[in-house]
Amino acid sequence: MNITIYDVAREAGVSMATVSRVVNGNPNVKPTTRKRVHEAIERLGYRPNAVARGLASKRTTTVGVIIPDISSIFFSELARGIEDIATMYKYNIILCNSDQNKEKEIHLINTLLEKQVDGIVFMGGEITKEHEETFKSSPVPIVLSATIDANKEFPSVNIDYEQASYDAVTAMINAGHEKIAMLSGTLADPINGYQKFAGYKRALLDAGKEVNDDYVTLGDYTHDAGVNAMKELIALEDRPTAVFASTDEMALGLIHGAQDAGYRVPEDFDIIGFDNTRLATMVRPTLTSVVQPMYDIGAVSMRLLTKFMDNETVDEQVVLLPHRVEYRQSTSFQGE
Amino acid sequence: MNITIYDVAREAGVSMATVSRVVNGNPNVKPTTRKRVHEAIERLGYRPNAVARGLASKRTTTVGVIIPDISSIFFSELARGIEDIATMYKYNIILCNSDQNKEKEIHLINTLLEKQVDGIVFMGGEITKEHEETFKSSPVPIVLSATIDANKEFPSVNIDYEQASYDAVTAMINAGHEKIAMLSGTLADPINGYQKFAGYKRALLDAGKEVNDDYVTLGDYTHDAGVNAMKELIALEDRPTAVFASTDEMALGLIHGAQDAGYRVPEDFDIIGFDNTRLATMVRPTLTSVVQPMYDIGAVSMRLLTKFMDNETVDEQVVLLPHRVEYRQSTSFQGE
DNA sequence: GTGAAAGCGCTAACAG
DNA sequence: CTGTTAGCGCTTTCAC
Repeated sequence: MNITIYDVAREAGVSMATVSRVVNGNPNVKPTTRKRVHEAIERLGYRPNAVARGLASKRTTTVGVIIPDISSIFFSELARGIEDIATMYKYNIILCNSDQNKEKEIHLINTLLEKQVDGIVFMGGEITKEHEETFKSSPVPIVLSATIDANKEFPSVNIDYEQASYDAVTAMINAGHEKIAMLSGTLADPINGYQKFAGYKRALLDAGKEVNDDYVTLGDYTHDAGVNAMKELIALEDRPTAVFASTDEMALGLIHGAQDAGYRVPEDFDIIGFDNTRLATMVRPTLTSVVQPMYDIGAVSMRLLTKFMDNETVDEQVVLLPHRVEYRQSTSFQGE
Repeated sequence: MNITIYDVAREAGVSMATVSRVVNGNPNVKPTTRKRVHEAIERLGYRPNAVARGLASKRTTTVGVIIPDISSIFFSELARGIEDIATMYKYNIILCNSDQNKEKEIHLINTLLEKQVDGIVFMGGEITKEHEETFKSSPVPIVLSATIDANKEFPSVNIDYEQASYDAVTAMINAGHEKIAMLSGTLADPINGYQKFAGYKRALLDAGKEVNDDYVTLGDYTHDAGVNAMKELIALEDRPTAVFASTDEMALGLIHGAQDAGYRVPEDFDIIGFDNTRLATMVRPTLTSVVQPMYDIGAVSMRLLTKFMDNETVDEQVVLLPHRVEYRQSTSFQGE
């Protein structure tokens, strides 16, 4: 049997209410009794039971985090941002991998709700109608992180992916490139596919160019996908001179695919990646990349969630963080 | 107010005990009543409260995971292994970053214990006396993952780091290298420092060579540490011809440091890394690395923990998983 | 096969 | 400033 608040009360010669007050830092306790209670706690080695507390207070100081894959270099950085801010606000995190599987995602939300989390940070891919219904039926706040629903009904934290892609591709155009390819994720992915591709397209159209289907390849975000995409691009009679990838890992693949075939970056191909993960400086040539502040997105998401949980007023629940292009050696040009 | 088990009982015309039995899959319920209860649950949209359940049953089906840094490519892979097996056994995970800070680690264990986790997976660096005391005072089982205490008193899952280093360095020796350097973590780190260095040393001594202090450099596991270490090594009058790094990221740094100075790998330097993270194939030349099955270490750790939590008998509580060297392009030799 | 009732350990009014 | 008293929602004997 464990030591309970009742044991401490008896040991200190006070009521359990007083012990509870002391433990919770309630100021309405005479310093002498506070001291007596603290001593009793010390003597008995009392450790408050958070589960009982959660049941009585209806707050668990625990939040749920649904993440596609914690082993991804991208998401793990986000998770770190979330966790740091959670710790700062005294919350713990229940972490769940979803593999972006819809059924799993919805199931996980329900599990987290059963565990009475005080809020949820959701990272995922496509937000379907079913997701939206689940979100709406949640008794606790949910914040989307590096994820956004089509109608922007739910709180979310992102950068403007479309604009960021537009900026990167426009920089390529300004540097004189006529034949710009893109290695994108599937268009069903609202961010890494749809939005980033949309920015690529708009940049080309704004510059009076048209989208050449041969120059648009799809990948699954792995290094190998980049290597293979570059092979295909090189095989084209009319090769592109610049390639924009929707993730850094694929961009590294592009660089290595080019090098493996005897080409050089940036002399033969200018390459720009996306996310500015730590990988960008761990390759030669170092990778020019669109900076997405992953840690910050996680941190801001969590901060936003705390506001909802504490019923603070939030002025803007759809937040867009700034982005920019970090120029390194994989592009022969270094700015607009 | 939420729907409780009591509401369901009333709706179904049974007692709460019966509802509880149905929810928990207890077979002692007549199929017809079971059906009636299920319908009531459906109709009311009842969602069991895991906190109340935890308080009453003294099991939370939640385990704590203490990890140095979830954004590390190495630990995030481990975490994924842990989470997958946890999910398989219906546990959820509370994830906490410790930054390998002793006070934080001990504080986190206590927090997790307050939250009444059913067990803990601990990843960290040095296991001090204070750690050991905390572990011993825990009412729930604790498994060390990719971490080990000096006396092997506690359950743990690892590979034999010393032997693995020995194997890698011996392969270099067998390939004819006379001057082999090592980029190690601080020796206070029992694994990435102490054990790996010990293997390096033993390999040299066994081959009748002595350890040249100039050839032993320390790094903080970052890519930059590798780049800098290589600079120093190159500056030596009597340059080494092979370098063994205790982590892949540092090994990439070594490669790039050499390339940045106009040298070539493996022509000028044979390089071997450690961990065989995904980075190993994301560099040119691709990196020869000691394979440490990170995902498996996580998975096995969690599986071991479930055994303790379920009071299964475990035959060997200090498990060592197999290791090997994966040869790639950063070494001019391809095996023993 | 089912129900009644006693907690699990704590918080939160409400008194005083 | 401190104590009393209900619960929080569920599991778990123990009867029947």
